[in-house]
Amino acid sequence: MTTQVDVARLAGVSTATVSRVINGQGAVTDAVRLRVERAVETLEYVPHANARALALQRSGTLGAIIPTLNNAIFAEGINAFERIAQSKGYAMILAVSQNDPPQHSEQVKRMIEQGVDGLLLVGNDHEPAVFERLEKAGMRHVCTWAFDPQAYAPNIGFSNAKAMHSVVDHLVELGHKHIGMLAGRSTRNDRARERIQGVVSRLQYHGLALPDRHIVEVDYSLKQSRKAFQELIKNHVSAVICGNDVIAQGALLEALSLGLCIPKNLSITGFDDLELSAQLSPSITSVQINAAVMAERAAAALIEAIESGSAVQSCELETCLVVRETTGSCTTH
Amino acid sequence: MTTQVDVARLAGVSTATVSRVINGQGAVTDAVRLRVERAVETLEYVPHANARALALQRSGTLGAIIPTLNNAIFAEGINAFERIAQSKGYAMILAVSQNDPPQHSEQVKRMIEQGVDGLLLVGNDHEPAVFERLEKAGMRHVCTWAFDPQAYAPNIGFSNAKAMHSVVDHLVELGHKHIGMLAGRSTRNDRARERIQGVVSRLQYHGLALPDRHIVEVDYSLKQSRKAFQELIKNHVSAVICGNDVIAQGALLEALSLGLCIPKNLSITGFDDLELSAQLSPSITSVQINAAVMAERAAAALIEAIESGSAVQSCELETCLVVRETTGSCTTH
DNA sequence: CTGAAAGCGCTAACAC
DNA sequence: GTGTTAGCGCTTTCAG
Repeated sequence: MTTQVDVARLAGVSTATVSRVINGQGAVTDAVRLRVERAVETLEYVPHANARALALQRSGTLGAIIPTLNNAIFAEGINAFERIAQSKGYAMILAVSQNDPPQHSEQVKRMIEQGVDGLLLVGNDHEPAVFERLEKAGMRHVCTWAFDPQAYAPNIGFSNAKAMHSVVDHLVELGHKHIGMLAGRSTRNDRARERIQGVVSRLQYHGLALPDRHIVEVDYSLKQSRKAFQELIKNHVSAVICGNDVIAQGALLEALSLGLCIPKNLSITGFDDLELSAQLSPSITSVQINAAVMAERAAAALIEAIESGSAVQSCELETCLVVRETTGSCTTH
Repeated sequence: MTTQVDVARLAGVSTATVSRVINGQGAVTDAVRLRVERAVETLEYVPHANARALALQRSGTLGAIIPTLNNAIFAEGINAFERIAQSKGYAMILAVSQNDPPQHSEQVKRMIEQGVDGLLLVGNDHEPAVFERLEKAGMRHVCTWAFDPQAYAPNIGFSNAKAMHSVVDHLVELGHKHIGMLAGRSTRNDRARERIQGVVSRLQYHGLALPDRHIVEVDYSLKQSRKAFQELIKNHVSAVICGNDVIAQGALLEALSLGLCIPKNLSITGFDDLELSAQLSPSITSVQINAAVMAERAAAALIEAIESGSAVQSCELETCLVVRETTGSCTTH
């Protein structure tokens, strides 16, 4: 392995000078700079980030812990997060928690070990140990995919409940009174819980109820969703609010294969606004969340905080209901 | 920040002993071990991975560079890769190249800087500089999503061409003679190129031709795919082979909205076998590649090579054509 | 403007 | 068994 001292030797300077040239810090004669640069070229010298991190007390890396990548919307977010990190000179360390709190907590510890300069988390619902560790290590972090002014940690995201309010308002306006929900699994998932809560409270606001048997929780899977849909519609609802687009897609496919006419017989809504939802026929009414923008903001905010030595700024993002063909006026009495 | 010396002081031992306890190396009296463990608890000591990497000359990280995460099949692969890495005690550094060779090459350099112990790449088609750098740094790596016995680097993946042979054979057996292809963009993408080549050569083998105007390249997008499909079918083909499942889904949706009866009027095939392909109606005939298994193997092979000090073993994986409802006998003349 | 030297936190010989 | 010590490769005062 070739190190700074090799470069220094070849260029006939000290390692301090090599360091100055490489980092563009401190004045160096043009002649010297050139000699060093040439030596770097010749030796194909590659600096050692770990050693650098040790000396600098900053690693130049950003961490991200997400529930899974097998969910297009998280993948999209991480893709954007990495892009910004990359462009600002940070490498990204990614961990997948599978929605498992102990594992998540362990991963936070590992991120601290790795010395990431900032950390992206999903949701606000984490073990206290997580925030204690982060606090103790003085590690900047941001919780995404949620926005709660009361949240313990900085939030860059949207209110899942509020987003559902717009869905409920839309359906109520169309005359729907008997509504069902195919929710995402809510255990250890505050986003899913908030979405359910948002639906319940907004229906209440409109004087309507969402009985427990009208709420069915389902995995992130087309197949599971289709099955759950069959169960749910036994309750004769006129509209089904889905916790995410994959569930909505499953519901729609099953409805069509059952011979239902959408939206005449039944309205369906999704959440995330995946590309497919706009392309299916009928196209699915869904809540657009703009995961890429959210993740970009999170990366930028983290980096801004790191480099300016300040705290991470929270930021509420707006969601937007995209009305398409799966929602229509209620036709059942 | 609390370090080993703090722990050592509190436990009344040397840092060497602390190190031994933490790493489970070298014999230590039970009493001492206990004292150290208690001190670690009390101080909430977190070891410093960068310092460890520097001393050990191993970072305990694995790197992965992929074209994008906005493609379910890569996301699935990375998800699996991270899972194995995690379970064997490695952190994952992920970079997204956007299929941009200069950026890719730069990212390889950064991975070397970070000192990852092993690196996953996608495809065999990389700038020579990439392999030179890897070689020079003595960094273990593996190219996935492809298998070529002649490949310069170790391969863990499948032959994209061979996979397409099975598709062609299937269609030819059904009597199709006029075939078209909606291929993925082939610039800087050897997998897409190989798939095209696989179709062309296998048709030739059957005495059939795939004229250039029957090959349309298209982005990874439902919308783009629908548009391209409209163009392609002006050529009156009886079957359309798609370079991936998203393209196939777009083609199918467009075909249906054009009033075509699938597979009576037209056969369509995909590649990747995403969950949706099995759920659409008609369900899509597709090539199953098992990205998760491939990525797991890659992670395991990398780690095995790192820890045993040996070279990475190549491994060819089989693909499997899943025949579903979008392919049927050719009915045109 | 440049070099010498100390030290970031950890591990691995080598003594004891 | 356990402590001492010498680095791992880099940056950064501090002299000159």
